[in-house]
Amino acid sequence: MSKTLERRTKQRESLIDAAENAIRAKGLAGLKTRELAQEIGVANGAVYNLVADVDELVLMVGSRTLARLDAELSAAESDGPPAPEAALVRIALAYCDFAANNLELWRALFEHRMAPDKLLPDWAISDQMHLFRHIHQPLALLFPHRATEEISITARSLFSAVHGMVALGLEQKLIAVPLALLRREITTMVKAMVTGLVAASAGS
Amino acid sequence: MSKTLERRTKQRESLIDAAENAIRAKGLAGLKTRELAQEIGVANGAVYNLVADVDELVLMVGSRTLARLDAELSAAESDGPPAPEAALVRIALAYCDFAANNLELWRALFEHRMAPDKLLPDWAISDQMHLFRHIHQPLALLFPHRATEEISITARSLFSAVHGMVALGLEQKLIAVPLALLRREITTMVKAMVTGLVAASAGS
DNA sequence: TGTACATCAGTGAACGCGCGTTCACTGATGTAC
DNA sequence: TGTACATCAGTGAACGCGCGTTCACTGATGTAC
Repeated sequence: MSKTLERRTKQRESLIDAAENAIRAKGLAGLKTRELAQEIGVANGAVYNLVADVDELVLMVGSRTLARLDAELSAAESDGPPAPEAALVRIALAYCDFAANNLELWRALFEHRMAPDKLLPDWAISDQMHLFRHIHQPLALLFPHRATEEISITARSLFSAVHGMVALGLEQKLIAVPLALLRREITTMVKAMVTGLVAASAGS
Repeated sequence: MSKTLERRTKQRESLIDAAENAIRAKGLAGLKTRELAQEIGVANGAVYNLVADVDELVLMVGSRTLARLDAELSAAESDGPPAPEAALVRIALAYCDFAANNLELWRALFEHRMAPDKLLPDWAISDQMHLFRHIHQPLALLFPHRATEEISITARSLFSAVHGMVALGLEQKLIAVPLALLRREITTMVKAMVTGLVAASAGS
């Protein structure tokens, strides 16, 4: 039985690999169970022995993507002067670069909608929450007198704002912003937000 | 023939109405030609006498949505003290409110993707461009020495940032932010961005 | 004004495509004695 | 160790669903004389 189990584990791994590659190459909409099955050399029905359904598969790919993103943000956080403002800029740029380099995988993170009845599993939620700590920490240094709860909200706002710039910036829909310009704009805006927030905080 | 033409025009109007209602109620994915046809009392094939295809229909609904958004932003722009900072905050809040009140129609604006071969018609593009003037104008007052081109870029960045906050804020995915809190956060962040940008501008 | 004819809006069945998921069946693997 | 049996991974055809678009046909509207 252990040989069987081992193979199953490998197949499962291959399946996730295949799904990841498919999304990377063709986007979330380009994910087809039949193609994945062919890719890993099993019948399409066998996919359902390895994974409950496509939703679960997408979630597992998403988990990997988040893990890689997390690593990049960690690196950005510590790779440079420790001043919180500078750190926040680096983190925002790292986010931008990650999105640009993993465009479809990153999009899949936001495009994917579960069937309305079943909700996100806990591990998927905590994966996402975990990422906010990168923003939370510099903000905590910047606003030492604020409650954690307040800082969380600010972190969320800051993230949303940067996310918006990246999302619309990488969209080819309207005028495509060159990546270099986008990075410059992000730098400018993050600095502006931070100094603006600090100024408002000092003034009140 | 003119009676026929008149009826066609009315039917076309009804069709767009029906499409608008369908999107509002069930989202872009809930738009079905058969339902629209039934709604306006014609056979499903007749839809293609009124409009080239579904893409065109969605675009026309989008055009209406943009027109209403434009009106709201205009109102917000002039409804209050003329100071550019305050105006920008009002515009951002109006955008937030519009999105909240027209959630699915607003989402459709961003979700809709044309078939990869055919591109957006010109009128759809200019519709979108037009909206930026609301942001452009206060920014021009704020930075009188900057070139129009530069201001356009800043306008785009500012819009993207606010859009991101609204988009993630109205998403029920993670912790749903109460609308009141979202508005407060947007106010804070827009003020911070503006003061930050002005400070950076004065400093350089 | 009345008749023969042409046009074209309108019909709805059918085409074409796509795809996640299920299920009766098979055959290899592992177990029990 | 060898045989009979049980389990369950793996198969791939078929189910079920959905939907945009086309097209041969009809019948009402409008035109020409």
